[in-house]
Amino acid sequence: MTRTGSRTTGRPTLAEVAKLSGVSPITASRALRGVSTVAPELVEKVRAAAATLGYIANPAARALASARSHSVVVLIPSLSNHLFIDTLEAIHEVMRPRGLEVLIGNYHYDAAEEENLIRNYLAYQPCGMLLTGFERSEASLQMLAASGVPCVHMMELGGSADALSVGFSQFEAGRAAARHLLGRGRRRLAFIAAQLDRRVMQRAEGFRQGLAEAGLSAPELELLAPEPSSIALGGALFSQLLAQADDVDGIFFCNDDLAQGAVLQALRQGIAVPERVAMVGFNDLPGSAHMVPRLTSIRTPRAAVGRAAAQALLTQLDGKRVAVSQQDLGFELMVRESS
Amino acid sequence: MTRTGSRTTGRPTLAEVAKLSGVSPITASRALRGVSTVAPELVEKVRAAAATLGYIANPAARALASARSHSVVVLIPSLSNHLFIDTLEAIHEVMRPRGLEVLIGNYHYDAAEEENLIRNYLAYQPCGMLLTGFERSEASLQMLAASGVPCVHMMELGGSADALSVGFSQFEAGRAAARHLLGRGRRRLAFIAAQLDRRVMQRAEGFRQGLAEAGLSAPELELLAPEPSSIALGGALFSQLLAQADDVDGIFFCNDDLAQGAVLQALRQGIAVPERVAMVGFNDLPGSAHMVPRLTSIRTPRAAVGRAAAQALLTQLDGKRVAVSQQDLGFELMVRESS
DNA sequence: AGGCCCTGAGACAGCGCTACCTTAGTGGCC
DNA sequence: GGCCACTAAGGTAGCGCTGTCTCAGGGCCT
Repeated sequence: MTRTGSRTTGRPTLAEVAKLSGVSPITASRALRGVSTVAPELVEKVRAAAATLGYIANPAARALASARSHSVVVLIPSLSNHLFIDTLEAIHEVMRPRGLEVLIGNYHYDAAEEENLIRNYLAYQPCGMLLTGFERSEASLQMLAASGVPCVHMMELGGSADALSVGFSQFEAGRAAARHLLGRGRRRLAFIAAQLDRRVMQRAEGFRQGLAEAGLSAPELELLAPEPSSIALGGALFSQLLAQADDVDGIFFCNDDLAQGAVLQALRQGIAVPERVAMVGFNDLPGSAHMVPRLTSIRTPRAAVGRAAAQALLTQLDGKRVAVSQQDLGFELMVRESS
Repeated sequence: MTRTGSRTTGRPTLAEVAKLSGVSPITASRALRGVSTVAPELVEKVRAAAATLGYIANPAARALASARSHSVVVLIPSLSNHLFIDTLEAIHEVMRPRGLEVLIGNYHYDAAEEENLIRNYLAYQPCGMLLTGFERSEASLQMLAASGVPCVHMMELGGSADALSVGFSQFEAGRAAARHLLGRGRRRLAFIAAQLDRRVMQRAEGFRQGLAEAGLSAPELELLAPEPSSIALGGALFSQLLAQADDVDGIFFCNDDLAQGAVLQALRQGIAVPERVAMVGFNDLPGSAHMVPRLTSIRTPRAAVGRAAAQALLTQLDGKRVAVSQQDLGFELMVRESS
């Protein structure tokens, strides 16, 4: 009765399902997996027996026998940025109905930690991996290549010719921010950023390009902080910027939490937004549309990225070819009161 | 060379480690698992061999052979509430060094979904489970009991005598909010809540109790919205409350996103906070301390809860007794400008 | 000095499932 | 009408690891 001392799990096994439905274990296995070579009436019988017994396949046995688990690994650099939460949710929504377990690895923007996660998760023999961007350690790249596990890269486009990616142009987003502020007649444009990952720097590059196209350049108005971005940091960097260059009339923030912090700090210091200084954020996080003034921001398709990346992976798992190797989902400038 | 068609994983196995270190596979297994009956010099040899080969144990084979995986399941009702992110991070920090994989299940405040997650995750034979609160379907409770998997409940205290829990008194937190507002001379106190889970209702109960102790009662000032809480909803509920009872002079919000939305809405409507109406939030989420005015909030020990719950589970897995079955980590009222 | 317990190492088998091969049965084609 | 391709089912074996039992050897007690 008790499971103590027993090596078995106490749960119904495939053999019991097979016996109850009067077929061999292999046929039962095939029937439940939807392998095509089983007669429909047998499939029905097996399904009924499984339901009766409350049978759920043992994932460990399955993974051991097939040298492949029914899991997908998702590696993201942060959980505290709401951005990735939306992406994760979307991935789950696609994977769950297919019976795929989603293993989440948060590497805290640390390449060495990502490398460890990859090493450990490869031991689980996932059937696929969803990665954030293309920037990772040489060892990570080698392990991934050697494993042969199909990968899809999220948030950034590019990579080698055969790499799949789903995202949008970070560069163009930065450029769009610059053009928007220029279009509002602003000329002294600053860039405030934190958590300087590759994507942030791509946005910076696009922003500079936007300035350059208007014959402008203001490297002295770039505040690049390596620490994680936060509302508190946004306020601090904003104050610092104004202290060192009080003629600034427009700011692009690499993430909305920084922008939110700046808007609140401006409110507190009595600095008129957008009259004295216009602000544009990035990601359009939940609070931004409710700030005072409401924050102009670049809305990124983070849920769509998760969904499309998951689907691209499934397509590959089904043995089909993914139509577009670099899927650009674009972005949208949400113009609000702050600019 | 290619792994196609091969049933093996291509990765080094325990047998290879054993051969290289000149011991039997079983001894190698024991050495790597830290089972005590292996001579120290053999352990060292086996470790060295494993490192040389880059051996990582196959979790599937391990789980199959031992009828127990090295994973811990965490079930949380939401990922969008920053609250649970902090808890998850803390759990990871405790579990990872022990080589335990953390499987995250988000049931979106839906008992049926939680039931499905439990059913599916039990198939993984986790060595433990961390659950949020005590409220779940009868079937969920039965499955958990039948599985014999050790559980620790987070965020709420109580449950049956032998149940382990780590959290704080939601009731007392609500009561503390009421007493604080009363102490500020407020008398027309409202309660605004969303996502009406059991813990929210416990806070409501505590808040009412606080009012009752001052001889007050104002059921007409309770706005209970079943939908998920958000900044947008907080603003809307605040406006609605003022429209239907403009003599309100203090509000307790069941979550900080509601309170943040209300502060911003008040700012927009030109309603003086705290002069005309004082506000107290809950959870002390990242933005709250930076709102204008800075938001008074009840800081909940969410990271500490995750850490302590994980440790309690580990203690149980080690076969030791957990000292305190109901671990109360308290809460802290952060008094700021909004009250 | 002999037997006993305890410790450290190995042999054996099996966890539950699926890949691979084989076999039985069917229809089409020359 | 016989041969062959093809389909649907089953038999066999093994994925990589660990629980359990067994066995050898050494120290201790009587």
